[in-house]
Amino acid sequence: MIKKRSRQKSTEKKRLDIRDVARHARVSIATVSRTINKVPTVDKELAKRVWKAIEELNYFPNTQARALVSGRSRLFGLLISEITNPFFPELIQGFEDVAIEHNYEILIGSTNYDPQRMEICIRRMIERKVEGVAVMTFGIEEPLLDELVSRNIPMVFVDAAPPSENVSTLVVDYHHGIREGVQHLAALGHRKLGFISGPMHQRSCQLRRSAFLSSAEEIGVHPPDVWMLEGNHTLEGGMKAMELLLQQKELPTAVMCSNDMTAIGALRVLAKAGLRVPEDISVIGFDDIHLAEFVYPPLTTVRMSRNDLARAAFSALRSHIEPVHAHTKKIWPVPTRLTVRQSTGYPRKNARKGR
Amino acid sequence: MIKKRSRQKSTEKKRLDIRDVARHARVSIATVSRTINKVPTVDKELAKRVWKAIEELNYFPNTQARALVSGRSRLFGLLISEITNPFFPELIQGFEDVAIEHNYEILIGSTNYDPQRMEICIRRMIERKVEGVAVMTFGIEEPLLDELVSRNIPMVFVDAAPPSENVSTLVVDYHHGIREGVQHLAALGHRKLGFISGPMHQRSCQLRRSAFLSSAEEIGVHPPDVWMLEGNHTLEGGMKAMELLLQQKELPTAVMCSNDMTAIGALRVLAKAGLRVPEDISVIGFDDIHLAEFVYPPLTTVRMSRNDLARAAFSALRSHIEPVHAHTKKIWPVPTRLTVRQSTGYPRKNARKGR
DNA sequence: CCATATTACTAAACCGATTTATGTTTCGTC
DNA sequence: GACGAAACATAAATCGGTTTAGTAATATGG
Repeated sequence: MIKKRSRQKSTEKKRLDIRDVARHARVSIATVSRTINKVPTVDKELAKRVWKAIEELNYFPNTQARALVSGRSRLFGLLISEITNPFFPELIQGFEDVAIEHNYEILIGSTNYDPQRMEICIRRMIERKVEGVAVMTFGIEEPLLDELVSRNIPMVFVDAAPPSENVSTLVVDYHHGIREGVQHLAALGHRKLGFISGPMHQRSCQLRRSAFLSSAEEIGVHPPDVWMLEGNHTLEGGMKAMELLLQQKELPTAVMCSNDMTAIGALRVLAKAGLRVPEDISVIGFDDIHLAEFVYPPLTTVRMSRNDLARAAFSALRSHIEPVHAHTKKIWPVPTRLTVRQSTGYPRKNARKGR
Repeated sequence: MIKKRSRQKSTEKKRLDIRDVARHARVSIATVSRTINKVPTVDKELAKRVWKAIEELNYFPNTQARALVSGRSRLFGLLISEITNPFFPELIQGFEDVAIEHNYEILIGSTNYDPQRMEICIRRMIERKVEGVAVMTFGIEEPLLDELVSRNIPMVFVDAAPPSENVSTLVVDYHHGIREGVQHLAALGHRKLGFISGPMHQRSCQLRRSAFLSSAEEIGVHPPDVWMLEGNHTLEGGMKAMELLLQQKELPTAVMCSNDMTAIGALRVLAKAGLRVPEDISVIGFDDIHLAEFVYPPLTTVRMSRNDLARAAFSALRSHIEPVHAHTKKIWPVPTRLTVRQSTGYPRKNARKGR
């Protein structure tokens, strides 16, 4: 004669339960569960009754209970380096869109380039039992990610990934877009090209730089070292690099930048220095962030769609978990394409003030 | 003679368990649990042994199991209107920082001003059993949020909130900062002031606008209606509004904007029109987003710290859940303060070209 | 008409923790 | 040496679901 379920101290109202629904629909909880999960063997009439009960009670299933028993959290981790960099919110947006489509939830971790913070983010994700992690930091940070690898948690990286069973790589086709940019400049008549790279310890930046160099070579141009600058993919970095470039005796007639923030910083410095874009110097960016369209002059840039990137990352992760849907590719290509706006134009005949 | 626990099909490796830790430390699972949760009655030596076992096995407790039994998900929802608006990432950053400090996780929902999307976000949050939701959309959207209210889920709003037991409000002191801005302009000699507001259906925008008007009145200035424009808090909106303003016969000598993106849009249009800032016209923004420092000229703006906002929101939510720590205030003040940069200066004597 | 297959349920085990009730061991104390 | 307290073990209930095994009802077939 023992009361089985005697929780609720009578004062506190119990939260809505699956068995409340079952009771209300006069079926077993198993039937409710099957109905919710669309198991086909449930009688249509009954199912209708169950759905009606769910509706009437305004019942939402408890995800944690579900996750616990099914072993599937329907959670993905998204590691980014800096949420205040406009590139990443656009990426997050894309990721969120796909996630919603597939009933997933996202845990965002912003590392701020801090290894310690990165470690905290990874720990959070493991504790929440994410089913996969998209590492969009454009770096590998191997030792920190070991915890994930050793737990066999699927991962996606951009450009470069540690070799492991369930790790995929998004391979951005830098060469295509950057080549388009260089050809565009060449077509306008530019032969004197400069480049402001990102932080060279990142593989992605090396790739962009060498894509630029090989494309230049293709048109018979060999940019001197003094026109090959290193930025850090921030506005400030772009400004510093351009200031440095302006100290040169001779200037290039066009400058390509490793990302848009760099290009925008460069534009800023050029404006301040009284140089007109594109009349005095042409500028090309990379990424095509939203802002690129609204700077002055609107930036010609190589588009790498954040949406493409996000969707590819998501698909890659999902393919490790539900291999049914997609052949588990380890390499996911991401295209790039030139977007011509108004920061590029014909070069001036005489390169520079004075000489 | 029934085998109790016989999961694991021998092939698949079992995930690390609390009882693995218990076994390894030669204690009961209850002790492991108590150790992890820092219950004081655990012997120091034993606790050390348990921690060592946890360390050695590299054990991370399963959050969903914990959440399920404890009834606490340690999850907060963060509803924002548009993640690609630079204001929000900075807010998220602040929120993430506090969340990490307190062992909370964030579920971000970007509504994109779409009621349907908003509904989806709310549903996601309820299903994940968030303990509270910060609604930072600067709007109330009452009917959609009913689902949360009726479940007694704590919420925070900015500026205006539906009346309910566990709903708090962040009250931004628009008046202080905006008054500082107006006084700053007055001190420079400006008497002809314009204002570009945000979307007027938002309470926050009404508040900013009326703060401007009352501050203007305070210095004896009454801006005519044609200088009171409505934007929509985006770059595009700022551009449109400024274009409209430029069609006026007479121009104000200074324009205040309801947020920085609007101001930046306005700057863009002014530059294109050949008007110099601040020589021909002064511009003040609101928010002090990171970008404000890097536009040309660097924007004088009223700072509303995203960090303050985020921390206040977090504290407000937490105070509903753990009323021990803080007296449950329903009103949380958020200060504002003028940041003077270079987009403001002395007015010109003769207001305009031609006449 | 009875055996077997199929269908649509229900009952119960289980996920991995917390927490409580009960039992045991080890001390310190008188 | 007996007693009570403290600290731990053991076992079981619980959270809210999923899933498997079992069962009752109906259909099919010989």
